[in-house]
Amino acid sequence: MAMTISELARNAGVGVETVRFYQRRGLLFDPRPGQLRGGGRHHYAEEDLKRLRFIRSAQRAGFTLAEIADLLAPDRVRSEVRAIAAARIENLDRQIAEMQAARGWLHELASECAKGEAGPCPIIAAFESP
Amino acid sequence: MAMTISELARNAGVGVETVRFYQRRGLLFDPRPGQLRGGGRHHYAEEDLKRLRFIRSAQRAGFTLAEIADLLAPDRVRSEVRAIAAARIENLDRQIAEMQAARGWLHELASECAKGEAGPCPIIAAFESP
DNA sequence: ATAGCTTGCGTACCATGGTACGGAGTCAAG
DNA sequence: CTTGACTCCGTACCATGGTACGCAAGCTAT
Repeated sequence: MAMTISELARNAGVGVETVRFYQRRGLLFDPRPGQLRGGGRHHYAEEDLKRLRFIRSAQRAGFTLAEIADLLAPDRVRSEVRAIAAARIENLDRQIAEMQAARGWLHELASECAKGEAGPCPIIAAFESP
Repeated sequence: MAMTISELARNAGVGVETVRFYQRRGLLFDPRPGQLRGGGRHHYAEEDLKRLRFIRSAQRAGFTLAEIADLLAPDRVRSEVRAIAAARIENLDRQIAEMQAARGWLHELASECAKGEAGPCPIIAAFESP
């Protein structure tokens, strides 16, 4: 249950320095105050691990660390959380669409390149100095 | 046909400083040498605009500037270009899948939050200090 | 008790992709 | 010929998300 910082980091799949970085940014609690300070161990509980995992998931969903800090603010109310999530989903959908468009462009580039074999790709050669 | 740097930038939808940044990084030609140097104008031709637009497209496809510089190297051969494109497409597909998973996670968070109305979101409140 | 690992803390450094600024030259219009 | 816009060039700065380093205190095993 109780973990050292390095166990916490390992369990969440991040580096110790990253945990400390998050603490500085106000995303994670500071080491349990008053217990085993200094060179002590076992400062962290299950809550901290859950929170850390939540942060990583939120990051994957495209939230910046500042946005995550805001999301985790103690006075966040349900309606706000839902609104934030909805906005991010919209954003995510836009990004996904953009990536699919980019994928199409790349695919096009590759097939144009594939018409013929030797020499430089004509698409790219088109930019060479005239 | 002939453009000044600011016209080139405007036509590509970027800032002048960005064009100059790309020149430093070797992505764009330096101003046509020997023609109208110094305070001169009209250094840039259609090729430069095409190249600049290519760079922006490649960026949207997730290439870093370093990768784009490499892609635009004068000795790039078709098979290499195709391999690079294929690798990027794979990567893009992975990223798209990850974003879709993240979207699902977010959606889940929102619906869990929606079960009930008042007070803080239980998902997020779960991380509060015990 | 002493070596050696870990902890907290502070500060510095890194990559990426720009953005901003100051200086000096130059051009075109009034 | 002066003014203003625009150029080139170098250097500095910004945000984001870490990563690294050095220090002193403290725990743990020998």
